[in-house]
Amino acid sequence: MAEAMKGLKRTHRCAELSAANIGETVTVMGWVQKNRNKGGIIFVDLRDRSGLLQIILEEADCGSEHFAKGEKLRSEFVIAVVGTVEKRSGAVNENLKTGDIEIRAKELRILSEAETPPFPIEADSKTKEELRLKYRFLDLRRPDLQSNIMLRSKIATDIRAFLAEEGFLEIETPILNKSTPEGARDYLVPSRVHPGSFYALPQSPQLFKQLLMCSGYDRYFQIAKCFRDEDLRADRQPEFTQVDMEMSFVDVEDVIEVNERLLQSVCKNAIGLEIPLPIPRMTWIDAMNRFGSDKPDTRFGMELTDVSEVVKGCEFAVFTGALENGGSVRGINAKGQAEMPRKKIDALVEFAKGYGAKGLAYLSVMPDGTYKSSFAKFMTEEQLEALVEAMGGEKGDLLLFAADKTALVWSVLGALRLEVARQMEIIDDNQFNFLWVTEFPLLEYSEEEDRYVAVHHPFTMPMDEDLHLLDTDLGKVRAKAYDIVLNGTELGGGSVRIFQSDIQEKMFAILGLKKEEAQDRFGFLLDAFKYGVPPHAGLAYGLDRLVMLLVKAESIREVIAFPKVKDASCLMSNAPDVVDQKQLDELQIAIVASEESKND
RNA sequence: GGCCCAGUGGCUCAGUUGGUUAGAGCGCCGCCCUGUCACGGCGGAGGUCGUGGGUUCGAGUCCCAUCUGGGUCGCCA
Repeated sequence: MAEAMKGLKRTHRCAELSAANIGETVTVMGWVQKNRNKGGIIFVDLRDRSGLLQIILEEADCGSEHFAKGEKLRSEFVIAVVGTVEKRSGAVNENLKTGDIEIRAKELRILSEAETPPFPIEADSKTKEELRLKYRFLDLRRPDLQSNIMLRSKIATDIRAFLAEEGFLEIETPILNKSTPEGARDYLVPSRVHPGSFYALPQSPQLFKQLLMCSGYDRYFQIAKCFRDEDLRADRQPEFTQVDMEMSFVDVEDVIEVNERLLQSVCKNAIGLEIPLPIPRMTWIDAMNRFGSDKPDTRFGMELTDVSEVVKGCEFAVFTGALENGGSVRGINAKGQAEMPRKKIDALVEFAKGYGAKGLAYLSVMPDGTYKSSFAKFMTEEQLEALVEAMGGEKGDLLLFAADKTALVWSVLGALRLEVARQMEIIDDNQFNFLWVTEFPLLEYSEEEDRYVAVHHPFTMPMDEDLHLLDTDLGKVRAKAYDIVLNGTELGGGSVRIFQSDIQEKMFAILGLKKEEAQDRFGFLLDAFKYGVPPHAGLAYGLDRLVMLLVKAESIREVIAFPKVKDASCLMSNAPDVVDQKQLDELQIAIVASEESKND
């Protein structure tokens, strides 16, 4: 039978007590981690979010009634204990923060009994994620998850404090918006009052924060929930949290400057990490050429080398074919991996194919100086020598090459570089390498849409020196856009925004957006720009990713209290779910089976 | 939508070339125990081997399909 708390008030969390409290009478409440009944003496490990505390029950101290309750205690019972803090007369438990003290119970109340949980409530869970997520409320009791969630709260608090100090205003923007044509799929919300019309949940507060600049708020931030109806990944959830900000009367440098100090301050407070400023920068084109990625992991080398010139005259059709089609041949050097077994090399070839490569050429510089290669027979000795030299190949190295359209070569080698480094175990996970990637392309050509699409978004300002290219060479226009990268993960990104209507109109035209359409979708923003708009720029971080990386979690789910699984459903609540016909009728929505599901 | 990995008592796993009654550790239940803290001792319960087909004298094991979870490519302005 559950007892009432009546008359009791918790005085401390478990691990807030220490030897300094010896002699005090305290009241602690929490969950039973473990009950060790020795017969005439009972030890109870009591747990709350602060940690563990040992309770000792002896009939002489608490009387037969309370002692009898102590004998009934099972894991996860919720109890209240009144007792005195004592120095342990037994051995000190070095593994416990409170290992030198214990509470000698005078009174014990069982506030709630508990069934045996379906998996152990302990750190370093080995339990399948499926089960953990179904019982997320239990999973969240585990100390490592609690520590992640608490650190996340601390980081959010620190961000607010820092930005407030810097003169930023926290302003909320609507969750119910209208759908935007470009970008990710929207989550739609039907309107009851406007049958057939839909709100869209925000993919980001982009337009609203720009409006706030038009309205003179100068410096805005928000810890904003954002929604994207796209497939999930280890670092991607359909709803996620952005630290979103925007500033007026600034250019790239100003945004970077304040954000470097923000990151420095947050990381220092969160995990004691010192980030030396300034944070290194790299242009997008350098990042692609050197690392094959716009979010390079700079904790190790193995950079890409363009060997197009070196292999130009050779007989290897894969190389020359790629060059003739306007592509390139590039390679990476896996130091000391020359004797990688054929099986593992084949696995790397398969890995590369997963990224669209047709194959992977390799050349081992054997310890005796001879070459073992998949393409040696197509090259002269001199050509091979020149290639190895260009790659910085030494005895014992394994050289891996991809030849194709350059964008594909980048992506294949960028991924391969990471994979090989993981296999070689050369990535130091105690290192935190922040990096700004700047000068992103403004546009990229979409085969699927048969037009140019915005790399960032349609409000991104081209670089001043590239403005003239808007009329001549769209693929070459660079943007005032920047990403902040940590250890190969994109933490956030932003840009300077277009605030001149002529450039904005040109941009819409380039994106194939008719004037009426642009007016219909973004009219309120364009209107706002007519009435006096300050130059402005901003940035948004993925808060989930930042916390994930700082706690070295493998997945974003480890820092989100109630995450969703791969198909965007929630294993605990079973969302999404069907709704009553009555609700559908009210919204004038009918569910029509697709041809596909009819055929089932 | 494609590819890859996993699914065996409550949890984590083992299970040989297909061959008796599918095992272990932890947990759970009962009894005992006054200094335990990975407590200990004695005893006990608990399994449609994800699901459905198929091959076979015989399937946890082989084949096909399917479900669930994870990773990833596409996708993510």
